Amino acid sequence: MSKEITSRDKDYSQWYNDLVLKGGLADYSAVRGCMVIKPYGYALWENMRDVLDRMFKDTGHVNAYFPLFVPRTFLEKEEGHAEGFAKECAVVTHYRLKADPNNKGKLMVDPDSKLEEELIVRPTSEAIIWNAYRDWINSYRDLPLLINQWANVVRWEMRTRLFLRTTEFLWQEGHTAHATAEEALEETVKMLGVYADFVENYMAVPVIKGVKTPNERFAGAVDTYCIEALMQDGKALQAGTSHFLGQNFAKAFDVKYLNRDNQQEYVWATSWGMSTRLIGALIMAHGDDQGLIMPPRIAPIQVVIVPIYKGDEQKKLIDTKANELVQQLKAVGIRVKYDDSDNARPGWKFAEYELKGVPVRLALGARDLEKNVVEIARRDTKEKASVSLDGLASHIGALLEDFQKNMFEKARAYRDTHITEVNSWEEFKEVLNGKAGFISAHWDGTGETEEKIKQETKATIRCIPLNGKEETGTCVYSGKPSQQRVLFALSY
RNA sequence: CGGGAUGUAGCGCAGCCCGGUAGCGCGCUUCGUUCGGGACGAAGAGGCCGCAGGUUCGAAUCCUGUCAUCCCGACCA
Repeated sequence: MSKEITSRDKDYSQWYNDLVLKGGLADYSAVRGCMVIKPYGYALWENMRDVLDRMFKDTGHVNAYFPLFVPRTFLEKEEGHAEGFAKECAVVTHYRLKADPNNKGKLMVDPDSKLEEELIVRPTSEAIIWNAYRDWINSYRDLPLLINQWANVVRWEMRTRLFLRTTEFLWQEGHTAHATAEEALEETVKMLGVYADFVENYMAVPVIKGVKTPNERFAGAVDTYCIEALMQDGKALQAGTSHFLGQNFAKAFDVKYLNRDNQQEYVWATSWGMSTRLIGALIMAHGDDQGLIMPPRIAPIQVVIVPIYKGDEQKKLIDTKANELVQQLKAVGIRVKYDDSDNARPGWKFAEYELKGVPVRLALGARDLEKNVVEIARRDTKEKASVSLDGLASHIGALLEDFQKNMFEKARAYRDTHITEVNSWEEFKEVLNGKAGFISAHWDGTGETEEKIKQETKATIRCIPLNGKEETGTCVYSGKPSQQRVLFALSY
């Protein structure tokens, strides 16, 4: 069968690609490193977006939109920022094409259309946004400024992977300005909390909140907070970041406000972002050898109904009942699809919706109609049961809740058993090459040690956990004193 | 940008070593039988063999170049 997928244990990369491609989420595109997000994948993103957008609005944010193009001189203004992004920018240098006189039917860049100043396709929007904020902020009464943008960005990465790292990707980026450092820091941590809430409670992926080391910090930030998730191959994935930008961008773009004492002060900033990469996290955290598994709260299809019939007469009866069920389920807000297409038989449909990760499947046949029941199968445990059609909607509602909880608990159990405390360098390497996952170890706090560990093992410090307890110890690599354990892992 | 591999029908592939005018499975179309875990039979449609040169009577096959994609690194969310 063409829809067979590679086993997770046999070839993890191939398994992941199979889930993305055959699960119908996305496809490779004609453009280098870019992908086409197909309707099923986009529906998932829309559901994620809707929930997040509501959360942002509930915390006082509003949406706006800024240009795709960033003039080179804007990007240059914040030094660390410029340095960090310079090597992965798509640059617009001309604005016109013309017919190639030496090559009939071909186009060439018109050399007369060269731009005075190059335009950078935004890799992120701090520069263009802070240039606007300069004009928007005059007084303490204009603060805080809490804005979010849903956009696409482009980062010209060496190597791309579906969802995890594509040349162009979709995301949201929040950019806020505050009167004080305390307030900005509070916002940074608050939004990290929003992300953790979203990823854990909607995507059913457990995360660890933490702070990045200076080496791993966002270009231009004073501090980078992150949530880290663990994939089923033992590698970590950064699922979202929230940056405390200090006054770096305010100074670079000269954004000052007049405080209550009539004095000019630079504002304090944050930025935070979450992208379609999360879909990659979802796939890798939950998928199995049968395909995707969608958390009910954001699943594009929560329930699929598959009719089983012989002949048109049976089909008609089942159609009637199925459409009733669809109405009942829709009435209580359940996203349901009745697949009555006749080009695939039941067995094929079962496999197909398992591959797509639809949480609940109802199989409705003549036998069921007689007994006023339906066969209900759940994707996570693969359990099947025959349940009464009476009160089906509330039964399924409860089932979806249980499904959501079960997914999270399963992922958390995996994650928890893959955080290993190690106290020696030998042990560190042994765990990393064996069961992998997060390694909780003491670190002397220096970038040199961090760098050496990375070179020797490829493991990086994913974060310094926010809830970590103080504990004196010695660095697992250098033997120097340390105050807290940090989390190491191989990562995406 | 380094290492490896692959470009042949919508998808997955065989054929290439040893040149002779393209094949298999799935899918698609039509008809019939089917339908509770990826149905079966019959008849069909569909291919500048990635692109450009070269060798040859003749190239999917040999040679040169080139482009693209995937995997593994370095880089990153």
